[in-house]
Amino acid sequence: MHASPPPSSTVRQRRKEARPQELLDAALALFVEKGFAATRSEEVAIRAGVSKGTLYLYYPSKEELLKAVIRHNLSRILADSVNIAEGFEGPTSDLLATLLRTWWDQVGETPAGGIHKIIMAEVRNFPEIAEFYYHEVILPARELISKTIQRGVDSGEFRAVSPQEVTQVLIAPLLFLALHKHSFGACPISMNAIEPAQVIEAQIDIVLRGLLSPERPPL
Amino acid sequence: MHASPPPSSTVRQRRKEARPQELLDAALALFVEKGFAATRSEEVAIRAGVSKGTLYLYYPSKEELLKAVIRHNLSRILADSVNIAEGFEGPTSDLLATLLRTWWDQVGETPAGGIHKIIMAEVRNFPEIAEFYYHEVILPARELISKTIQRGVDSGEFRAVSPQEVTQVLIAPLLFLALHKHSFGACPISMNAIEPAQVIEAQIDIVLRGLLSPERPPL
Amino acid sequence: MHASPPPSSTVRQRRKEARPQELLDAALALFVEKGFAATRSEEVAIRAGVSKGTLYLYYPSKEELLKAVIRHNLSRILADSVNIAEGFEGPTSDLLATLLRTWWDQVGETPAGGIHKIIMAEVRNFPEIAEFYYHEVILPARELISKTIQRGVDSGEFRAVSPQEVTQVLIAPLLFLALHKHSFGACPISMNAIEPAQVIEAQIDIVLRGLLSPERPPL
Amino acid sequence: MHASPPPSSTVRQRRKEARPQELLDAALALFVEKGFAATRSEEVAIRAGVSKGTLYLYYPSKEELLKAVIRHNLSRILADSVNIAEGFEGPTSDLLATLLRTWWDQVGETPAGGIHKIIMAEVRNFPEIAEFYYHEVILPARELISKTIQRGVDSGEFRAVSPQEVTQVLIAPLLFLALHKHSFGACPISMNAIEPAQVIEAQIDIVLRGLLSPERPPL
DNA sequence: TATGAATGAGGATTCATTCAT
DNA sequence: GATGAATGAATCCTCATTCAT
Repeated sequence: MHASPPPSSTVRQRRKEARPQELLDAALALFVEKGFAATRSEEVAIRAGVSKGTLYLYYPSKEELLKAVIRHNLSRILADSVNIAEGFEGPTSDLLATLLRTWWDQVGETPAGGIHKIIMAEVRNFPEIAEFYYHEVILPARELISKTIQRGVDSGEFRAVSPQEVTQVLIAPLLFLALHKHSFGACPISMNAIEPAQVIEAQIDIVLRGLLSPERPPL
Repeated sequence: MHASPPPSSTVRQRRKEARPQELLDAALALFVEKGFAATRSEEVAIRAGVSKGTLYLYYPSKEELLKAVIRHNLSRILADSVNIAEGFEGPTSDLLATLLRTWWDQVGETPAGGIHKIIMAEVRNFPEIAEFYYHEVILPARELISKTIQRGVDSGEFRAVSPQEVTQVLIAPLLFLALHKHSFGACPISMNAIEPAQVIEAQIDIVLRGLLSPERPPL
Repeated sequence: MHASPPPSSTVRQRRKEARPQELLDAALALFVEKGFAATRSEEVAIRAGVSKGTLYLYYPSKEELLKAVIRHNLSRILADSVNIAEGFEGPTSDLLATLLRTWWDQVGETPAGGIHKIIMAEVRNFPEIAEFYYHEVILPARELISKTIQRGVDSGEFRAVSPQEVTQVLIAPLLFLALHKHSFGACPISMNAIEPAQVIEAQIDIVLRGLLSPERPPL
Repeated sequence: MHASPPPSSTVRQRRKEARPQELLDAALALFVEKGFAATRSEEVAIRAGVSKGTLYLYYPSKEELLKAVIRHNLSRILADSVNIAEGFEGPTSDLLATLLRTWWDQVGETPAGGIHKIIMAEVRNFPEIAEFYYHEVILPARELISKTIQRGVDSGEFRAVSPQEVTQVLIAPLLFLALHKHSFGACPISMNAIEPAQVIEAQIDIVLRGLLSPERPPL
């Protein structure tokens, strides 16, 4: 009612700048948890600590919000992987093992890991997503892994396998773990959960072993 | 198989008996394609060739329809696998290879393969589904594979790996292929698609090789 | 499957002839219990022991069924009353008392007593009902009671009251009892129910006493 | 009545505060006119000058709206009556006459008089309503009248009648008038309508006369 | 006649989006 | 910018009515 002190723009300012991030995080969490169609936009707003109206100040529709969530989280997905690969020296098996472990730590374990669930569920409803996910993520990721495998083959460390298919064999269990974590893994009824770290180690152990050239001594 | 008694059933009758199956098939297809929440019940009806009202003659709500779809498709999912495993004689690697190939042919390639996409997307909204899917499908499937791996370990054919984790490594790529087939795989924008059969063969080749005891001669 | 004996038309016949009555009874009971709009026509059919389709063989719509129910039960409503009044000799108070008691026994206590609840609830939705109820029931009933009161006034037994208003005073509690019986009276939670017989006797006692000429000795 | 503080509330605000009342009034009118089941929720909204959606902002379902209507109108129903009775000095017949006339003016003549029609029509569908209406209205009302009659009996003004039954005889015509007003009374086809005021006076005249002790001089 | 499967208009309710404050 | 009251299109589901058998 009486004049309030000039709003110490800092707090408000800081919040304002953080808004998009907060909204994106809230949306990610809810879309992963309940699915895009089943998440109400007000829920997103509430979770981000703002009102319904404010959400629409930043994103013009729920659909645009979805795309922003995906676009925003896509960048994190490959994150360090490329860097790691570039400078790496040493056996290719070590590189692959590092890549897998890193991905799980940097992505699988973080909320961004849920993005795959959203995409898997919604690509068919939003074909444009397919396009940029394919170019921004699938292709670079496959290329990274394929090249790495090729490197192993070239150096004689691996058998002469087909990099394309092996790439799938290598990636699938990780993505699957991420999907599981956000579906069954998040269900209240604990069901002797998968222990991701152990599965990843088993995966590394077995697949890399399966790739090695027979004339080489086992790891 | 042999001549059945002259169908006393009228056309109307026959339709009535076929309805649940028709509705279930339509629902499966749409739920897989668009997701549960994003599918309108009328769409299901139309796709099954009936009217909105008829759908509700057979299933009291969209939610019950979803459960029926899952329940109905559950049976197919393990189907032959258990039989195959029981009578099998020969190297465990052959058995595992057969199981994987059979699963893909019997489930992955059929509409039932889409069930996994639905479940992954909806378990968190329908905890009861999580429960019975876990008990009816996940657990039996894991057990089947785990036991088979153990058999290989016991016979000395495989290294002394931990069956639980290896089971994941073995199953994940197949389920992932099924998920892919119904998400990216179904997108119009062809993106040098994964060739499931080849991935499966690569998976068999690499993982089984990675399981073999070192002292044994390679396959 | 084998030829059945020629349908002993009697049973079927009897049922067929009883149908309209059975349907009307079922409808009356349900309309009274749940209201017209809230009663499904299939419920009526089931309660009458026939199928939905059969109901429509007898009444072309739910609305017509309602009107038939009302029309059918209207006739019973005055029933014997007129006869009683015509031949009656003796004090007017006795005649009025008899009329009230008879109405309650013949109508109030029977399912037809519920008709008032239906009519009260539905006249405004079906104005035509108002018309024939007014002519078939209200008017004759009022006339019967009014004339009887007038008779008492004429004979010097009653004070010089206005028959119109006293008619209301006389009738209202009976109709109200009937309404109560089918609303609160039918609720599971027994709430120290009104005892109709006693209320009627109190009504007779008090109102007739209130009507008597002061110079006459009390009853 | 005197100047209220300058309303800091905006138009929007004021509307918001008025909404529940407006909705309740609209609902009361329509439920009384057409019945609960036959009233569409959109009609209520339109009558209150808002859209369908707005109704649901204030009441979560049509059923809850009904309950709110009843609950809200309950308070008015006994209103002054108890106060009148408490302070009253003078003959019991005067008190009873005042109570009846007041009830008609305060309730019977107002929209709240329609509540009885709704309840009569719907109690069997909403047993909870029966319960709280019974405890909040019926019981207190009966008690008030019964005690008053007892007072007359105790003072020797009335004969030794049973208060319970006489209460019914006293109340029924008033409630019946209220019911009539909202059913037949509201029908376009004028049918030499009941004149409530006159019926009430006749009722007072006759019933009170019927209650008086014979040894007392008539009114 | 009698049945009950099928229909689809109608009604309750939800929720993305707008907009006055 | 921020809010949250208001809107109404969209969707689930019901049920009066029809009609092939």
